[in-house]
Amino acid sequence: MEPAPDDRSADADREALASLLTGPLLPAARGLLGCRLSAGEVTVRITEVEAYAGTAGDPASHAHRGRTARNVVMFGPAGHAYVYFTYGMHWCMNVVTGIEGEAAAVLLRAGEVVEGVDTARARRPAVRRDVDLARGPARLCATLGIDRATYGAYLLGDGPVRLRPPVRPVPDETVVAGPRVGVTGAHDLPWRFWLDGDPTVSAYRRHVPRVRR
DNA sequence: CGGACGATTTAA
DNA sequence: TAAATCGTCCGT
Repeated sequence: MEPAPDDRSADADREALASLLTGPLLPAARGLLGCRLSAGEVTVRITEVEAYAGTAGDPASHAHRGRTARNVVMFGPAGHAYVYFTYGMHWCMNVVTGIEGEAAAVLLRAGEVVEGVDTARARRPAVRRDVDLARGPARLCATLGIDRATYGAYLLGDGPVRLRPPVRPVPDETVVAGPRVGVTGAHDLPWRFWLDGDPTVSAYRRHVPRVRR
């Protein structure tokens, strides 16, 4: 029996994403631009990402020094969420990519809220402009309500956090690449990808070691 | 077991 | 420009 149109397109979406995410890292990162990430009532269209090469000689990767309790999900199959806590207050989310054991992942750095703006604004009352709701990796997670509960979640099924392909393809001429934000090393690698001129893309900041006194 | 620090955000 | 704030990881 023929599957209903909605089921068939959901299958096609999952197939397309699975194929993208299990492939090479940089195309996977590029391909996540324009994808929609939904959690509850809020949906974000991804506008900025960064690639991290896991154990493959990338000093900025959380998996660079090998498997730990924190990064273990990175070593598993693609399509799961690697969520981490940083600066004592913020959550950030990656999509695991590549093959098992490789520990490659793509950090979701920014997005445009395309559904559930009311819920998003309720979560981030201090925000003035809608473009700032998910403008930054921790802001994106706050807007979507993502925290440790999303750690390890499978994103290509019909779970509470879902990833779907772009509504319309993202043309190559609208994509820009540059150095990653805030990382200590590997400043030469243009592994950050964003939509040129999009107002929801975060500001570039060089990593500054913090001085304690 | 101590301590340095981070793929950040916000306010001043 | 600096404070907020704590889990993680490494060195002792």
